[in-house]
Amino acid sequence: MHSLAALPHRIGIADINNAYISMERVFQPRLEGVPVVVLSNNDGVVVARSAEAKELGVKMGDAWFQLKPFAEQEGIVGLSSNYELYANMSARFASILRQFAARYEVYSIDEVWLDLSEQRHRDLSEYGQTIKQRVRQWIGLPVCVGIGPTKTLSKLANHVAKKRSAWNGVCDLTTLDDTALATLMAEIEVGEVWGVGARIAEALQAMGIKSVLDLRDADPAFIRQRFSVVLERTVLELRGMFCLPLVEVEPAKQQIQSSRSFGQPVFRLDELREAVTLFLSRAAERLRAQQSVCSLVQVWISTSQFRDDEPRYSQGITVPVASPTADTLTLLDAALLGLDWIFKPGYRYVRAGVCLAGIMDEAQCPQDLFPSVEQDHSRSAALMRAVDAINRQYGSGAVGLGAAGLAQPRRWMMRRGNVTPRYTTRWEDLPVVYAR
DNA sequence: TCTGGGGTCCTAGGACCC
DNA sequence: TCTGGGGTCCTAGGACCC
Repeated sequence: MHSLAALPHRIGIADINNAYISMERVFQPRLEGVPVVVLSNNDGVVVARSAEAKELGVKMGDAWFQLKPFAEQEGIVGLSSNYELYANMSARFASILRQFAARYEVYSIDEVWLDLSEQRHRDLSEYGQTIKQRVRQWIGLPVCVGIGPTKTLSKLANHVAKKRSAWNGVCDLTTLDDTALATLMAEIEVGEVWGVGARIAEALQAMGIKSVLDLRDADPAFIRQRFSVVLERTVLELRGMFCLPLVEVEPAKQQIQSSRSFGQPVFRLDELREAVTLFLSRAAERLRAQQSVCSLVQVWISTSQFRDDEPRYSQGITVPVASPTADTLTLLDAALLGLDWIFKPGYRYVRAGVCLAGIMDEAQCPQDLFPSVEQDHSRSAALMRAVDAINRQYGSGAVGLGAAGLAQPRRWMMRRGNVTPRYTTRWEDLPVVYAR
């Protein structure tokens, strides 16, 4: 094993600490130092925790209705999720990060990868500090930076930067000699490695591979045979072999889902039709945003999986459309046809969803030789473009299908008991500062 | 009463084609 | 009397990620 410093690549990853919590705190400084959690849709479960909440023992996925008494007792603030705010803050974060490298990959709502290989002769720890400080200064978000010769090692470095304060939020693993690196890897559990989930961690531990070091030094051929080629690549990446390049252009989605659990259980077909109409409208909008069309519409409905005292029913169906399209009304016909087919009365439905599949680029989609009037692509495309433009300008949901029944609140709509304003994307929610 | 949502990749097996 | 082999596509299931 030769030193990491000699390897050619330098991959950096910047990751926002407790992303959703930190984004809320930018606009509500009173939440600094306070235990805060952000909840999933319907205020169902905890999806983000502040450090103070973690210290109080709150876990990811804890159900809010169970946690609530404890939260009130301990002063834990529970916020409904505000994805419009998070998405906008995420875009600002990414736009700062891309100033630091010519090649980058926006990996998730709170992570950006940078290719720092060309800058490997400079002091990358210092460079990482500059990144950290600029994000903090410009948009008020705390980040940690991890650097290594591969994606997997940079993620490990990021983990170290987060957990060990001695690194001051930035960890470059290539600054360590082999002994120090091995010592560090021996101290970290194998389950912390990017690509090793709960199942595989358990299986690895059962065969004596307990630390990151154990996995790095495992036989790749054995790992491939016993697990998969995916985990073999993880082993190689831990050794410094560059296997996973940055994905610079975002590839078009191969499937687009839209689903929700309902605010209240739903029994009637017409209510399910309203929900499916809204879900499909959203999915079709995303389909058009990536200039794609699709040929398959999947729709599914489900009762609660947590109730043992009621009959369960969960069914989905895939409906093909006559020719690939991104037209909401055509896709909706397919979705509602499928829904009518799978609906059975007498059940207490708590979830529904649609998924668009068979996705292809609209430019390479075969055109009908004799399109019927209803399927006239140019006419429907013009209408859809207009709808999308209005929703972009005036906010999502400004124009929708009447069938989605948005006039009054509906049982299936999600509950959001404590949602903060959309400070950065709605004029009416603009924060007000009182100056004297 | 109340338990998230949206993705990816890999593999295995079957259908089908030449 | 003979019944291969290689390839693609599709689907379902299982693992992972954030």
